[in-house]
Amino acid sequence: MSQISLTFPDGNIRIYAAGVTAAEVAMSIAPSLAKAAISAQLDGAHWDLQWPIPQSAKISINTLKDEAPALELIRHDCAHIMARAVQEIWPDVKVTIGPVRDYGWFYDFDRAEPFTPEDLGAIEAKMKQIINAREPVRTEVWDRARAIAYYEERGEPFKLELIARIPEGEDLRMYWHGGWQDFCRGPHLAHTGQVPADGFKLTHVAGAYWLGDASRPMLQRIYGLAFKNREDLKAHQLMLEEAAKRDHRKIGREMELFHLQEEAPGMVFWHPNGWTIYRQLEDYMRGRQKAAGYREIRTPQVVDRVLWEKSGHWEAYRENMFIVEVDEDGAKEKRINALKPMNCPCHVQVFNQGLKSYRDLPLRLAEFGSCHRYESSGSMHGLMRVRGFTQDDAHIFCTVDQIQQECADFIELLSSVYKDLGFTKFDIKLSTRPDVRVGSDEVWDKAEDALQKAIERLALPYTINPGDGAFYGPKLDFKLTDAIGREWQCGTFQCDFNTPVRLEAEYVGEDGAKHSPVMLHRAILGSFERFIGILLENYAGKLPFWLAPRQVVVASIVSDADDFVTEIVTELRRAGVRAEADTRNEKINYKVREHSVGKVPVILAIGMKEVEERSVAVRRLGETRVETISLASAIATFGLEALPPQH
RNA sequence: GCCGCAGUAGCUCAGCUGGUAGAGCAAUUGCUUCGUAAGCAAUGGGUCGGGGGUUCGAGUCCCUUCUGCGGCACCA
Repeated sequence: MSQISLTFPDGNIRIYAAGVTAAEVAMSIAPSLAKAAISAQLDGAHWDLQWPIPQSAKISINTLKDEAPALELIRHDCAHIMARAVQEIWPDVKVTIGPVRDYGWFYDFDRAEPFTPEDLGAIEAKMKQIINAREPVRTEVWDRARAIAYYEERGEPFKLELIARIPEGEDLRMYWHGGWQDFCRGPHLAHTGQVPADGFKLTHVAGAYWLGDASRPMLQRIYGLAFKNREDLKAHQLMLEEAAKRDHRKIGREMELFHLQEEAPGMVFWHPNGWTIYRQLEDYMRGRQKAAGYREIRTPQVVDRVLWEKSGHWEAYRENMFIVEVDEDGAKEKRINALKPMNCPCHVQVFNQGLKSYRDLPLRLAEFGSCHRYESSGSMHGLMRVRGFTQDDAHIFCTVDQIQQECADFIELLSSVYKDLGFTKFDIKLSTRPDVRVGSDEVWDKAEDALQKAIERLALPYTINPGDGAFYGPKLDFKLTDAIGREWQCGTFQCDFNTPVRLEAEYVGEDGAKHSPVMLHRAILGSFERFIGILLENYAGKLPFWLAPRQVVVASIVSDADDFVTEIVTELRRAGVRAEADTRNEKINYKVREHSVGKVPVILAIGMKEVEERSVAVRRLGETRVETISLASAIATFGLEALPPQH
């Protein structure tokens, strides 16, 4: 029998017989290590304790103290234990797959009856039994025929389909504990007792298509959370509660920003406070884009189908469009229009008016374009996914040679805007040519190269998504990270070689001949609706002063101060501050609480002392400290703070 | 669109096995003028998402529809 040498993390080298298992290796070092072991790292690969080690390698033994492998195994074993628990309770339920995901796992089942919350409790109890039994997890390699026979006998069609998808000749690894088994590539824990019985929690049930395919059966997916111990689980559950408190739908109600109602699903009714935020954001963007050389336009929302047929939307995007039929005077047939789902075709119409020269390029046309898309009912979500929205859209008409500069300028604008809005971290994704595409390879080469060079010149990190570009050109997507680490794709920069040709956009080149320009679709915020949702969640409603709908509330402590309160509000408004008076017959405690809950950044409390001194007591949101300053300096301070970021 | 769950006063929610709706907050009114996160009291307010059915009788059961929520699919 041949020998192998295993190198340990401390540099030690030991000799073993080939085929030794990691469990045996651990035992050879110390029985206590063998007992604590959960898996091994073999040349960096996650290795099951029971798998034979074929050749010399670097090895380290993992225990539950090794965070990453421990969590992966705990979650993966939870999936198996849950599947077993379910089948022990309901033997007719068919099992499918159960992968690890962030913070936990899920497992998809096929069962006629829906799982109820009470069922989840029963499953959890059964899982705890299995865990407490500390049953050893065993594994062996089966050949395909044996595995197929096994699952045919058990009547598990989904498992059989999974087996059929595994390439011929590959062995199947079976895992089992107790009388229950599943085929799985592993690795797994050594025994079920290594899963912390109080470190997991089943959270919810949801439908999910088999293999993610909407034409396949809908299965029931049970989600669970799993951590090393109860404390970590509790901490995570607390974090989820905190995240729920930031839900923009909840904040929107509390701050009286907007509402949605069933007569207009997916369309926002903006209230005064919410519309103030919207307008601030729009005015800010207008200023930034104007300074960056964009020219603002406005195009129709209802457009005849003829244009959509020309642009290709009628064929490719019709099911997502709101159609408007009109009885025209004297016409035999109804005229069919569509609410625009995108602005690009209309922007080309503006470009097409009058003869354009190469001297006009790059031409940057911007529109806060109101669009409507018929989003499927299940996909709508607060402000984040709506049917009526406004994009901070612009189209840059330019030559292929101008792409790089335009791209670099755009990224600089975008990163500056994100920074102003409180987002300092964002990722860039470059999507390159798909198999099915329009345009010559030469043009694609140039465009992809231009995008890549633009990012690299700015020394920004990025990842490439090969083949993920649109059929009409390569693109960049920008994903920002919010205060609690969630990522949102907002910005985009897309090259389009197709639309200008389809819609006959042309310019006269230096050579006197007509050429098609390249069209660059770009957005920074994406949609105002969604971006405001992101802002609200990022700031948990505590917007920076310049965006806050109500910036200052001036609250009287006694009614004899009311006149001075009115005077202060008037002066603040004159200085451009969104100020309101609160002279209600309530205690200052009550007013402070209400406006704090309402996320007003500054409360000015006015009592007789302030009246006499002509001063104000300033209390900022989130602080309990109160600072008394003169009225004049308050006007100056808040007038300045109310301005949007200056450039 | 699909699976599941939900839809009761402005908001949050209670209402068991069917017998004509309840709380807290908010609102209104009165009292209180009280220094930085909810002062006291009284009063008004819903026919239980819409439609249909079962029943002597339905918020409570059934069907249907809409909307919302959690996912999945979708997001050229």
